Amino acid sequence: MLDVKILRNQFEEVKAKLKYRGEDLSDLDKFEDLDQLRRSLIAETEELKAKRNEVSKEIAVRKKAKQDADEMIKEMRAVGDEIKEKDVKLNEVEEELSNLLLTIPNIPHESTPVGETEDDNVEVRQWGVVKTPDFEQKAHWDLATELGLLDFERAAKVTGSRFVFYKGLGARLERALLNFMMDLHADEHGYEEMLPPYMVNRTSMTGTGQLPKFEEDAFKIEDWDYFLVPTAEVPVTNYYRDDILSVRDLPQKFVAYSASFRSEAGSAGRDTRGLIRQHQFNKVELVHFVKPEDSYQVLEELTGHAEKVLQLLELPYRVMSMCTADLGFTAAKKYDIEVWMPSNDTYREISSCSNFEAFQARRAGIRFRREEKAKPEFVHTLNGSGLAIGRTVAAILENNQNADGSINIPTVLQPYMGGKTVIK
RNA sequence: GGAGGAGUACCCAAGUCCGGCUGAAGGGAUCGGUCUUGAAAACCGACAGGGGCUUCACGGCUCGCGGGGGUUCGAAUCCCUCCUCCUCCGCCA
Repeated sequence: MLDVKILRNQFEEVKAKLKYRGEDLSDLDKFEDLDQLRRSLIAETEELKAKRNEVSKEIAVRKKAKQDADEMIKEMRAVGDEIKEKDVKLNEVEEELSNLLLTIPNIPHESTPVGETEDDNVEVRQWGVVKTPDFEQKAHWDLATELGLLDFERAAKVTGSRFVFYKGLGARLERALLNFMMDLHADEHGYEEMLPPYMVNRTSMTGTGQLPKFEEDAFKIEDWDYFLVPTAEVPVTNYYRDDILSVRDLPQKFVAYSASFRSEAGSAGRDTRGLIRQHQFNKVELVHFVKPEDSYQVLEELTGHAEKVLQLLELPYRVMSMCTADLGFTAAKKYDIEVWMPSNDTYREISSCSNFEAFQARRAGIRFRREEKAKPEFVHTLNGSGLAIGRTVAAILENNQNADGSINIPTVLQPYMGGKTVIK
């Protein structure tokens, strides 16, 4: 959510900045009228309420003195009716205004490249060397099926499409990656470990920006106003919803792993094979709560922490700065880390690291005080995948495959794989 | 699932039966001070925070006693509803 005061005072500038996102902003023009109407209704009702409070006190005094107050009561009855009428109107206006505000995307940071399509994303850096073996590269789903690591067919029977069973060393590899990543971030990068609920309520989904605009992307629990988490970002960020933190609590950073559930509405026919686009996948997520002045430096650190995982796994990747058209609803700036995928002959997103500035904090009411008695300010929130585990499995299978179809296990994972060096 | 009980400010807690100087007693914690070489103790003092509207500002107004609604001139107090927590029973990993 944007700061209403900024929207009010710099309406045209904000509008200009949002235009680069390529979204339909026709509703935005309603803001100024609604805002004005809201304020005048507030002024009117509050004036009436002040009068009512005053006269009611007077009535109390008179009653105590056994004096007549019938005239006053009659008058206040009319005032009360008027208040009720205006309050109803005010509530309607406020709801309309808040619905509007909840659907306005974040303002891109000045360092976010301006662009119209994903082709305008800017490569920031590359790491590692893409191997060019002299045998034919297989896709990870073929490799995994041949080695008995993944079973897509039976998952389709048991649940449906876009689900998978991990088996044997495949399941072990997923678990090894999970532990490796958690250990790295907790022990080396100083994150506090967290294991969150896999379901969250509507308020939480709204707090981090998944709702109200993107409800069709989420799995909703029937008969409950609960949603399966699309990412651990939602429960972990909402951990501090409606809290006021002390400045001593900042910065604060959590690493959480969770299964993530996505309906993948609108992506029918894309990445239908393999681990790239599942309805359920595991992900290690990094979440930061920081002071506003620190958030852009922290975005770089956070991205570095995610990159470190790929470096230790020796997987080639590149870091892309997302342009205004590819930013997502909530981010002011976003880096995608893309890992090399031989089956696609290109890089594929494996992590997304974003600075939301105060956008989520304002929706979720996450604030802090600089001093004991200071007025609360909104924190800045950031998060990044560190990493999506299913896609990491896919990347390892494809990048580490040998001519005979066996897979080399990255050195750092071997202790987590019972000392094995190869899957065959 | 069944039967009870409870949600008041940072924490504990009075007030709720019988609506009106209760914008909320009291205690603890915290902060400031006196005393002390320093600290503790004791004593004195401060302590509703937050959202919103308004003001150049000082300030003013308004809403806040779990959330929402209702009754009333007036609600922490009465009514409805939802949420959360606790105890017992049942069921269950």
